[in-house]
Amino acid sequence: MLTRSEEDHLKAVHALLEGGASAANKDVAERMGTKASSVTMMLKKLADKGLLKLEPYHGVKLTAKGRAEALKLVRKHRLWETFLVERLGFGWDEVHEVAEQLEHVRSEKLTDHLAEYLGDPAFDPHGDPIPDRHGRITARNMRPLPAVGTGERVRVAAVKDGSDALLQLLGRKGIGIGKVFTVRDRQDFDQSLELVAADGIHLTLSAKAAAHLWVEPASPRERRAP
Amino acid sequence: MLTRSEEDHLKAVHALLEGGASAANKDVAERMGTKASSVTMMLKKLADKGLLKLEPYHGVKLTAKGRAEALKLVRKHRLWETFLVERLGFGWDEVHEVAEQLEHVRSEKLTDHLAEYLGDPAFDPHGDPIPDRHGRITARNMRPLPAVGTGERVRVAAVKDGSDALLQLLGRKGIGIGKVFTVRDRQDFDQSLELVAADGIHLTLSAKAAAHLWVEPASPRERRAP
DNA sequence: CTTTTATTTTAGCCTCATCTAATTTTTATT
DNA sequence: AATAAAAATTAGATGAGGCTAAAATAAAAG
Ligand SMILES: [Mn+2]
Ligand SMILES: [Mn+2]
Ligand SMILES: [Mn+2]
Ligand SMILES: [Mn+2]
Repeated sequence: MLTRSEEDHLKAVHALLEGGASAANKDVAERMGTKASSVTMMLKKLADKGLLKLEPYHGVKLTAKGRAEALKLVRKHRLWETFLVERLGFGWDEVHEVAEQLEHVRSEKLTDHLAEYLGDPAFDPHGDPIPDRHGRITARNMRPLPAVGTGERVRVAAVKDGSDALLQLLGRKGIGIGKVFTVRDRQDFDQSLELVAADGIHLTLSAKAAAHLWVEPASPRERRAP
Repeated sequence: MLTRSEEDHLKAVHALLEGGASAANKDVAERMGTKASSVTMMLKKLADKGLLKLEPYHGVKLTAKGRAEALKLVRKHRLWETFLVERLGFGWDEVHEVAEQLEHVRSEKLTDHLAEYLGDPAFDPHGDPIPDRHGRITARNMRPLPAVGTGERVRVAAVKDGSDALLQLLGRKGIGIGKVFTVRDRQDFDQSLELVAADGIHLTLSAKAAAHLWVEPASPRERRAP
């Protein structure tokens, strides 16, 4: 049985590896808000428990068991976020911290009943995929917004690594999951983007904010929410 | 800020004192599943934090602060139990352990939104009162079933200290909160009770089981659920 | 009013999860 | 390739929260 701290470390490693990066000790420490030496200790424990392979000084790789365990945590975290937003009326910028606690509640029955209660959602309020009971994830065809060419029509599919501040900013601009718009222009000076929403409203987004917006192709005039 | 263990100890003390008993060290230890020496240490910590007054060798008394804190925990525990039964379809004998974990999630907003979502219930699935945001509890006129005279018509208001096994037994006999019946007879030999339900069905209840059933007067033919 | 038993407290030990400081190893820069 | 900088590991400390065993105290029995 994993402790809460072990669970959070495993999740941090998973999130880093999933994001393409190599889960360097210092990155895990930064995510966890602890020191590198503490991370070394925890990673050893996780390796002992067969959840990851540890090559001292050269980083970690998740085992199949570790990946499965991490996906269970991700599932719980995102189900709770969905519950908080869709049932309790939380804003999408208010749920992370609470879900960070709720995800550690141990009860298979609770997780499965919660999923069913919510209609087995495939995406959380930030557009992140919710693994099913077996760890399977719905595949999508997404790119970060800065990779989109001018003139293209896209739909917001997810906000990746969105801080609460970013989520609030997007909220104030009326940008949410499922929002459809066309990339009108890109400023040479600062790479900021000019967007035109489906309702004709124009808005500007900094390159920094745009980097967190992942979008999927929207065939002209189509509409669908994940 | 209280740790999880401190919270559980405080709750144990509160439950014992509320039940009329004096929260003896060994009783707390038994509730917590730990040893008396561990309890001594935790009670010292709680006393240091101003939650209770500790008279060495002579037991504890809750301070106003301690009582308020305990009631917040009770509120959370019972709200979660209600959620699990009413929304997720758990049985009333399956919720305690999970609520024992959920009660420690720290978020005022979560607690209040959950209460509102559930319709600010005054009683949990076992008939125990749910304190409101200010710790106030709905008063009731209850007696344990063994104190009821033959011929009296009563409504089940709560199951006190019900183990999962007892709750299952009651469930199988069709006894739940709000159930109305008449005490038909009491056996001299073992104090077991003969009951007649509103629908005319007869059933027998051991003195041991009956001791956990708390009932309120039911005027003939009335019906109401807490 | 003693003596025995039950309860509580104290003392000393352990594991977990963190820290700081020192050391080792890897990576980057001259 | 040598040196400097960055990152990771090890070593040793701390505090929380538990344990067992011993000592102190209170309660019950005689
Ligand atoms: Mn967490
Ligand atoms: Mn999310
Ligand atoms: Mn608890
Ligand atoms: Mn209850």
